Amino acid sequence: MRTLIKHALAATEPTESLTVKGWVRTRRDSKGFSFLELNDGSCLANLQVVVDAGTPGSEHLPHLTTGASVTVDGNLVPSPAAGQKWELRATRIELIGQAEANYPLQKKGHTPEFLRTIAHLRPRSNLFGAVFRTRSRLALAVHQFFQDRDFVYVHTPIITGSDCEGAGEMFRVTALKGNIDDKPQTDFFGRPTYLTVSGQLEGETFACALSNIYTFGPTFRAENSNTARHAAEFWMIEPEMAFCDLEGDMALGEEFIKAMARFALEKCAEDLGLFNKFVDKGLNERLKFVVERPFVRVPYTEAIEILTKAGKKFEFPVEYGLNLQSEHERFLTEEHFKSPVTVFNYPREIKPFYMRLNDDGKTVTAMDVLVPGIGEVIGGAQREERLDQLQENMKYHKLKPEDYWWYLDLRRYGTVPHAGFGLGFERLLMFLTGVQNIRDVIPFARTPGNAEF
RNA sequence: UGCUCAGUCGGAUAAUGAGUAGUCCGCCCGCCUGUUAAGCGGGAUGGUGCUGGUGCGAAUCCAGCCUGAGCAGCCA
Repeated sequence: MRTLIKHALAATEPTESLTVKGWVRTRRDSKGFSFLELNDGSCLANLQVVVDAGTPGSEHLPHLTTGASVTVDGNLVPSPAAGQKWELRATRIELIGQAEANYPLQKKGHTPEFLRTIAHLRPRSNLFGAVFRTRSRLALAVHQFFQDRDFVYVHTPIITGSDCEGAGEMFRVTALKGNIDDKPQTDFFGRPTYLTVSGQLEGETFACALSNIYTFGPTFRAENSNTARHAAEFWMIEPEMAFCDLEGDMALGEEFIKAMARFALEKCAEDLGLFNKFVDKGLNERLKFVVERPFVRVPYTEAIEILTKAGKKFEFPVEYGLNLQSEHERFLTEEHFKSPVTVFNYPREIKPFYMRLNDDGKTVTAMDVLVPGIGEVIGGAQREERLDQLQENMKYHKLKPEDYWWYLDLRRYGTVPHAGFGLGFERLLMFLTGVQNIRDVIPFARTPGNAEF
């Protein structure tokens, strides 16, 4: 029976006859015995194995180089030396798979850029092991957060027939050979289809039946974006709440970010320690700050005023009716408020058709949550629930209402005020781990020109 | 997609005004009474992203390409 290293290291008393399996991180030889640092990915820490000369299997010790896989039977005993509480005195070791001498992972640190080129091996590094353990736990935290609040998990389709928001390049899905645009009506679905860029519109239909729902799944954008925070394939979380206004939407978004930060601090402490030490020395402090302090809320017009009066030279102009640029968002969250900021009520001309028009006739109920270091992590809105107004919005944005007949039906049959938001899971992970590049928080990044693994 | 920068052994890096491409880690051998990315001594292998150009001679200069990074747009 195999024992995971995390369980062995958490022992409260010495244990006879354990079996562990893992990969050698390093070997240190002394006269008459050797130390092996063994890691099986179950936790950040390695298990120190002591192998005396003459231990069955020790004749293979010379081949137990960094990267080799082994089985070790032994007794878990208190370590007589500083550095670790427990160590395993081997009674038998077995070499499972040797690592060739050119094993690219060395004991010393590597750059994330190099590790990206060996995406199949990088989970064996301390950093990426920690990142992907954290990713797994946070995925659970996302479900817990919503399930605790009676949200229903909805699997919205990955293949979709509508380029719903009318924005964003989409990946075409087809079974046709040759020119796929010739006769889309002969294609598999009888119409042009794409990989989804958002489950929101479908999510709204379920919110207008089950009240509170969320989606959590892969999302695709064919944008030729080359930045540290864009990927062509990423995981998005989209809650949608019936009988909810912008106020409730902002409250949920803020509560969500706080809950995720709290969860990371409590449940990912060991891995967070690595991030705090080697990736971002201010991480723990920032996460605690986010948990403890209320988010600042500021209307778009006020944000514009703050930026105008800041007396700071921006590369891009600050003017009502223009989008906030990354530099503006960063100024607000990192310099002016020094805390997460929720900006709301944006001019209608820079936001999509489905957002609810405010009484001023100029702004819509949009909200963006900005966090230090990342910028926009949440984008959401109260939806336009009035049929006439929604049709008017579509005209304003030059969309054809007939393409959205089922979406409009929601406003015909028992319409309700409702609201929701979209949150990029990878951006959340960047915020929680301090990792600066989205390609380093997703197992196999899909970016322009990159689908090797 | 635009602007900027960068590509040197398996990894991290050095090099002159163009003149034998050096070092550390790793690997191999030996030593070391318990090590902590162990330490000490010795050794071998191995590299200038690609294509072309200028030169007696190119890692170095020039052109194009490829790849990566940073910033920006699009956004989550």
